[in-house]
Amino acid sequence: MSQLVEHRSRKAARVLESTRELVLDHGIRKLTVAEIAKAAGVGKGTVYLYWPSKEDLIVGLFAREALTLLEALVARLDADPASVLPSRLAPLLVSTGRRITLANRLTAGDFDLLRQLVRQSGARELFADVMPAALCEAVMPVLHRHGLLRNDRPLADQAFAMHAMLTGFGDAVLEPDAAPRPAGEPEAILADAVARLLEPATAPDDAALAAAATEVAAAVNRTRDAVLDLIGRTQVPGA
Amino acid sequence: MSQLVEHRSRKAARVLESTRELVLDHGIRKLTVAEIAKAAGVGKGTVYLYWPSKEDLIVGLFAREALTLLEALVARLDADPASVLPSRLAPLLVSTGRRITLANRLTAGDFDLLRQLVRQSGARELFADVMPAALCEAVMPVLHRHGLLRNDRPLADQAFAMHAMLTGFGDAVLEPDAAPRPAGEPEAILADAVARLLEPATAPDDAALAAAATEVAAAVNRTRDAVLDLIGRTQVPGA
DNA sequence: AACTGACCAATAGGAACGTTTTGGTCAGTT
DNA sequence: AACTGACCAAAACGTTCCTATTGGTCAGTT
Repeated sequence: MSQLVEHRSRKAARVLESTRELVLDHGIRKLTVAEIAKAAGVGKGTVYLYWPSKEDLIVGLFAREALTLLEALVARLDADPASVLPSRLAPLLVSTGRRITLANRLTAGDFDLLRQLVRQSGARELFADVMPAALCEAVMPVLHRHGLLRNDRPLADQAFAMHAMLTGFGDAVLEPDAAPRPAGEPEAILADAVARLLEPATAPDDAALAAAATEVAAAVNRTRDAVLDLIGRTQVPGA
Repeated sequence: MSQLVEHRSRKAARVLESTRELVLDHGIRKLTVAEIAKAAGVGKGTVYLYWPSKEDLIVGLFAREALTLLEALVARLDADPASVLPSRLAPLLVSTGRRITLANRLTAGDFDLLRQLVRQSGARELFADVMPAALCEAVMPVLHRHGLLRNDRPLADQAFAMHAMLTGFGDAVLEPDAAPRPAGEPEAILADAVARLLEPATAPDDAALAAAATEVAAAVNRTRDAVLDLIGRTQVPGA
C-alpha cells in the first residue's frame, strides 16, 4: 500500500499542492493551517485527518521533493545504464538537484526553520543523504568495483574530488550570478571534467555498466524506501 | 607614507590586535569600544583618535586580513614564478583563503552584520574581488595568453570550471566534516585535478612563466592597492 | 600633542500588558 | 465515515515604559 496519502485521497492531494504553492509564495514561517485549508478548499479539521500536525505536513512536503529526485535518478539509471558512468552521473545529479525547487528557493531564515523541523522529526541524516554529493559519495565504491573509475589514484581522493566538484558546480548552477558565464552548458563542462579526471582510458563494457547501474539503483532505492518510511511516519496512521 | 596607522602608532596597533582577539572570541555584534579600549590599555577617546567610528575600525580590521592574503599571494608569485601555473595557483588560493581566520570563523548573524558594514562603507565589490575564486577569474585571461591553459576548450568554460573547483574544494577544506576524508592532502588533490583539466600537455617555458607571474602579481597588486586605499579611508585623516 | 574618562544623547534591551493570531480539538452535520 | 468550522488554550505580536548600555565628544590633564 502506498505511503503517499495523496494517492488515496484527492483532498489530501489538494492540501499538499496548496501547501507547496504557499511555501513557494511566502516561505515557511508565514504559513498557516487556515490558509492552507482555504487554498485547498477544505476545512482545517480535514488537514488534521491526514497529518497529525502542521510540522509533519511541512516535513512530508519536503520529503516528497526528495522522493521525486530519487525516483528520477532510478528511472534514468533503469532507462539508460550508461548514466552510471561518472561523467554522466555527476551532471545527472546536478541537474536533478537543480529541480529541488522548494528547498532551493528558501530564504536563510526559512531554511533554518526547516532544518529545525527536520531535526525534530529525526530525519536530519536522511535529508543529508539525499544531497547529490552524499548520494555520489555513497556509490563511489560501487563505481570503483566495476572499473568505472581509473585506478591510479586512491578511491578516497577520488571521492573527495567528486564531492568538491559536485558542490562547486552545483553552487555555480544554482547561483549563476556568482560564477563566470560559461560558453557551454554547465552540465557539459562538468561531464567533461569528470571524464578527464576520474574515468579510465578504456571504456567499461556494457555488462559492467549494467551491473554497476543495477547496484547504484539499488542503493538509491534503499534511500528512496527510507524517505517513503519517513513520509509514512508524518501521516496520521490509517489515513 | 604607509596607510597602516599601526605602523606609526603602537597604541593603534594594540587597538587593532585587541579588536581582532575580541572578534575571534565573541564575534562582531557583542563588540564594544569600551571593551576594545580596555583590552588595548587605552582610553576610549584614544580609539577615536585613529578611527572615526567603531564601524570604520571593524571594516579596517577585515580589510587588513584581505591585505595579508593578497600580499602572501604576491610574495609567493615573486619568490616562485612557477606558482602562476594553474595547478599551483589553485591550491595556493585555497590555502591562503583558508587562513582568513577572522572571516572564516564568523557566525551567520555576524557575517550578515559584517556584510552590512562593508556595504555601508562602499566596499562590497572590493571584498568580493578578494575572494579566491574572483581573484582567479580575474587572471584567467592572463594565464590563457601566456599558454598556461590548454587551448582546446573555450576560455569561458575553463574559467567556469576553475571557479566551481575553487568553490567546491574551498568549501570542502573549510568544512571537512561535510566532505569525505581524503587519503591525500586536499590541496594536492586539487593540484592534480587542475593539472589534468586545464594545463597543456607541454609545460610552458620559464620565460612564459615569469611573464605570466609578473602580470598576475601586478593584477593582485592593483587589488592590494585598492584595499590599502579602503584602509586609509577608514582611518582619521592625519592620524 | 597625545591622551583620558566623565558626560550625554541615542540606542538597546527587557518587562509588562493587552490584543491578535494560530494550532489543534471535537460536537455536530452531511 | 468523512468532513466542517466554532471554540479555546497557547503562542505570537505589537506597544509602552523604564532601565541599562553604548558610541562618540570634549574639557581637562599630562
